[in-house]
Amino acid sequence: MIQNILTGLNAKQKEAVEAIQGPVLIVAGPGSGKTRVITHRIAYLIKTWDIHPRRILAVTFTNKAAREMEDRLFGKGEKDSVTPLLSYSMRGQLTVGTFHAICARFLRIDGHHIGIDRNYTIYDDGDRLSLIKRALEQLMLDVKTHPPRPIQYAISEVKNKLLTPEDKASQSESYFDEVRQRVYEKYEQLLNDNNALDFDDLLMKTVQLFEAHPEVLAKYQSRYLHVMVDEFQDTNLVQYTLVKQLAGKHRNICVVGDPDQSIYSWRQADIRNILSFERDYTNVKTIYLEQNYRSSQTILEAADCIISANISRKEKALWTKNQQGAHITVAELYDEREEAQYLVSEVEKLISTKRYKLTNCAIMYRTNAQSRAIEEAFIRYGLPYRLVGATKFYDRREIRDILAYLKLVNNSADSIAFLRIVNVPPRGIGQKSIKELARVATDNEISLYEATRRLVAKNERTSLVKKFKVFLDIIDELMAKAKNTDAAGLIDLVLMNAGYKDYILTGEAGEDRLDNAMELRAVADDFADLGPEGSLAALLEGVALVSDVDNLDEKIDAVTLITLHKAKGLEFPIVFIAGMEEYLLPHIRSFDNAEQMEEERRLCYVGVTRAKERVYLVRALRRHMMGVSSSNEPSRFLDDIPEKLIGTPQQPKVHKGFLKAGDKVRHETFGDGIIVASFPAKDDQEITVAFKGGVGLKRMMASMANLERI
DNA sequence: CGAAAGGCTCTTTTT
DNA sequence: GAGCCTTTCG
Repeated sequence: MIQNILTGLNAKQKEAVEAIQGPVLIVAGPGSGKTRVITHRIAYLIKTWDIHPRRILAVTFTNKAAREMEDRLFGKGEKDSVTPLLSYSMRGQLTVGTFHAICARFLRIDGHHIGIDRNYTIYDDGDRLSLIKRALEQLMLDVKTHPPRPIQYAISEVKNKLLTPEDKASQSESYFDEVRQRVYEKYEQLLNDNNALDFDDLLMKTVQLFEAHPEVLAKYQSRYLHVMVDEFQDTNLVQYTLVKQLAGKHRNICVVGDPDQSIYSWRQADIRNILSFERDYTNVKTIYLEQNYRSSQTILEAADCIISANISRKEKALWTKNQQGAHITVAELYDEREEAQYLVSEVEKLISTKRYKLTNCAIMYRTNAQSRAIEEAFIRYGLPYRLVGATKFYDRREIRDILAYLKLVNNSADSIAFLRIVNVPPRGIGQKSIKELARVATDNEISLYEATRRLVAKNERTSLVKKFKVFLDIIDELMAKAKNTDAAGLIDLVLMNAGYKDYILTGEAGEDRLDNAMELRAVADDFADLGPEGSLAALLEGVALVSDVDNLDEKIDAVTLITLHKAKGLEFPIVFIAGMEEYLLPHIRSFDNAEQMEEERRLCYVGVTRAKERVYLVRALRRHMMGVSSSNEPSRFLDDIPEKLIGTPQQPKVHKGFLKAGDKVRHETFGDGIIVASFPAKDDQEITVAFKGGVGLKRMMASMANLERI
């Protein structure tokens, strides 16, 4: 059974779905059914206008969003909970994905036109930092005087703004700019030597490919009759250019976005792209989706009060038919520990009403560092949580090691991969040996792998050569077997033949790490039907381009802990925003810049508008940041919410769970005392208090004791 | 050569 | 307070 495509849409949504010709700009407020419009629009093109799915390109912000879109359109093939819009047989024909994933695919196919090998490696953040460090080393520059991180930002900025290195060079002023320039050039050379592209290259090189080879661009232009881009407010210049190129022929381009939710300017995203859009394309049809289906009246009103304080913004009138709903809760706690305990106990309260499940609750915060205190509280109380993206799966050592083996097999020029595993497991190859090998490589202008081959081929019986031969044999065997072994099979070989399994098992938490390795193997196995070469390429590419939210597993009943940035695009019945303080939200780094301050406000707006039913804005008076404790004023954003929308929570004299050793308290009969110990106990706290005046030690439950803090 | 210990700088947000 | 790098010792 297939749904009718236009039923159940409101007038504006219908208009957006039916506007299939020419440039269309959909300004979609939070909760306005944006995803629905996009999927229905695609279904409408395919079903009503008989457009072949192969001729549609849809760009999403995360892989997860891409997957969900496909699920909604074509179903999952199993027993679907929602009726798909189209038949399952069409699945896989549409081009959907993030800019990065789509460009990676283009370059795999057509990169050779601009000298990109089809087996190129994608370097992630860590890899590019290593490469910058190596560039500094080779230029004999000190890492301390030239920290790699800012250099990387600068390079990234250049690439995302489509400046050539020369552009940047011409405007360089200081000594540091000049150094940066030299590092940039060296870095590019190293990338090239390693047959590798960084994240930004994926986009920039695609634009360059299209510029240099109009015939390649023409191929894609003709194919993609319809182009759609989600989260358009967060596109940067490369992305904007790419879209312009691809839609250049048919000009059926539909972009969806909300300027008020633009929160990635630090990644060179530019809200002005929305304005440029109306300028660059003639006869743009602009449609505003203003009816909100997600949040209560109260939440929407509060959100509007927050965002309205931004000066540079287009007025928008969001409205909803939803109920007034509960008041916004604003809570103030002593420090981040108490804040965390408060969050846990509020979640427990909500759960105990049986109206909500843990999955319905999300705790959002500005910085990743804030998650620790919250996690600790959840662990103490034994409440399940899911932390989006702290220790990323693919960042784990064992995963990176195994992937390095696979990367080297796939691309022998990848020296970052080579160096990572040449001595893992230990083969007695240390600094000195590697220095020697590196000399051979630079002298002959060959990769480290090639250098190893030459060294071993000389057949000298030195211990150095013997050690390298052991490693070379392992890699060569993997390379040989890779011709008829798929990615999962290669992982088995790394574990067994390369001795990696024994190696991790002897180390700390060996079993867990082996479990992780097997999880990676399971991921690889998903690509099995692509055959030996295909599965390896697909695994490496997939792994390089996943985001944290992609792996958000909703099946387990647990509270979600997530940064405000990552929360974009998600929704929850209950939203807690922790750390509603000056210097944190808004973040201290935005204080000297009015534009950045407005972005902080939008970030807050994004957080509040994730909520359907209840919002808690929580702050702490004191907070440990980078070791030291400091006190923070309440966030200015709290001042923008009118009193009438805020419900004052009935604060018990001392909230249960708030007491810690060292706190001075007063008891009705025992008098004054000091807490010497406290233990969490289910939803309460068992405390031991030393009272004055000969009363002595008393042990009591915090909720029953009726203590007053003094 | 490798493991362990101490010292250093950072944390805004991420495809 | 943690990760990363360097130094030190076996």
